[in-house]
Amino acid sequence: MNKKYNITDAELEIMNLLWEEEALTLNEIVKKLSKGEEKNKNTIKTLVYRLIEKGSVESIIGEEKQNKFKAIVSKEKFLKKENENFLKRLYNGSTNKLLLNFVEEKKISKKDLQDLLDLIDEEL
Amino acid sequence: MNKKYNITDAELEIMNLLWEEEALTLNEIVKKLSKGEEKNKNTIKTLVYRLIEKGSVESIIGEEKQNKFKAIVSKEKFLKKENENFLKRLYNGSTNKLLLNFVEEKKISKKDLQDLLDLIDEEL
DNA sequence: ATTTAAAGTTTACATCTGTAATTTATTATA
DNA sequence: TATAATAAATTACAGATGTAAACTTTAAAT
Repeated sequence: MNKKYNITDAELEIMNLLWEEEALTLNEIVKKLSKGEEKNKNTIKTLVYRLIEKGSVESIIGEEKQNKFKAIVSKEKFLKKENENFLKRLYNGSTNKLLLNFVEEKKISKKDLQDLLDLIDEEL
Repeated sequence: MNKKYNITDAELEIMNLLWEEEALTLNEIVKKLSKGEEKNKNTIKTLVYRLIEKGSVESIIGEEKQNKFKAIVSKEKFLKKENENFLKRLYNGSTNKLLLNFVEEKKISKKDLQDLLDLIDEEL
């Protein structure tokens, strides 16, 4: 199994920014991640380069002074894979088992389910 | 953040056995995990010892020749933590976002939701 | 043109994880 | 009892991850 396209927790913070903003410079990324916990600039830069190695981000060498960085895997695709890993790891791949567990843990209420059904109906 | 109580993928295979069977000897664990992919016995033993270090398993030194190993964290507690990590990591902690995404990905159908609602009603 | 500052890139390092070998202790057997 | 077999426990090692320092290139200021 190729670990190349794996995105770790620390890397995910960066991906989340790039999924929102299309393309950012390193400094912009650093600035955005420096809300709260003061991360070292080098740490963030390393993570961006790792994401490039992994094929999840590309750097755009523009005419401007600073390069921009851009996600080249979609959030949708990533989420899909993560969802499946999660289901497989903990619920034997069964969405229904997950749902049931969430209901038992009171993470999902009847109202949540009802609202969701209503929403689906509206969408059609 | 304490990594002590973390359970990795490889370790989880062992925990799943111990959550089912109460207490098992190393050899029993090895035998059960040797269905299919031939794992090295030492590998499995190491994982058990790591789980002990992490405080997730204890060894019971009995009168019998072989020690038994027993889970000392519940599956419920573990699942709860994992669910929360997953929600936080990918859905900003929001169960509703997760549900919506699962519906969009067609992992959950209207029928699944309806069945679940029925099930909840029966339980009451 | 030389120095300095900023941006870009590579290297380092400790811990965690998957994998397994090695060593030590215990028990059974010649 | 000495030896062989088995169980228990420790150590090893490579790759992944979080973290950050070090080095190199480029651009700005003197």
